Amino acid sequence: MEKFQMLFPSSSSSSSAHHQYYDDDHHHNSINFLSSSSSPPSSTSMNDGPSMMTMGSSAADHDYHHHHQISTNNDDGRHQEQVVSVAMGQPGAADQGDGGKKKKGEKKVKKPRYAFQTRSQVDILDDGYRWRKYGQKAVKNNKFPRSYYRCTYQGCNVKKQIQRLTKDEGVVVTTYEGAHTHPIERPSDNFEHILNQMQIYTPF
DNA sequence: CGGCTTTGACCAGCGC
DNA sequence: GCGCTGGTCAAAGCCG
Repeated sequence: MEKFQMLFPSSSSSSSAHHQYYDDDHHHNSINFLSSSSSPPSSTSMNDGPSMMTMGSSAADHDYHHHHQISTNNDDGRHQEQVVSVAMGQPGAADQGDGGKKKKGEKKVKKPRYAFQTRSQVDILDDGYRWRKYGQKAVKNNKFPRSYYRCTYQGCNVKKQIQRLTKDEGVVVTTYEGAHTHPIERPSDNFEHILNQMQIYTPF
């Protein structure tokens, strides 16, 4: 869980995720757990990097996308963002200092990704950090483009992608890559409120 | 004027 | 090998 604390520095960890899910439409309570790695560990020797993720004991073999939609709508569809699912990528070195280079000849180091879905009207979730957009691409099977952001802190190579679902355009998928090595720049109580609603699901 | 967004080009991985 | 797709670069433009 260390990674999540580094990514989402929730201050008050007193009340662990106590949350209330209301099955509003037709879905049941589950977590969209997707591991966004693309190479099974058969290519070179193993998945690069020590898998020190505490919860990553299972995800080492899973590189498929499990889709279990969850609806965490409150009784009224309030305008505030709501985390509807959490996902994480392949466990590996959570480095962001040397892994960013993509020079040819070097072995690529896949960094883990942590994705979660929020139900929000705005694409840009204010998580307290400052991001600079560096790209936008149209993805297949999706009518909304995917935006690429990078943390503007000096030496911090944390990246994130923001994509809105075609299926449910009220859902925004945010994918984090890397971990911040600096304190949060702007405290956000709102994001902490999101954290209180977030439930991390470990399938094993 | 500085920081950020926009946007087309470029590149690498992967499947056929 | 080739084309597709995702990810990044970087020049230009925008905006406070």
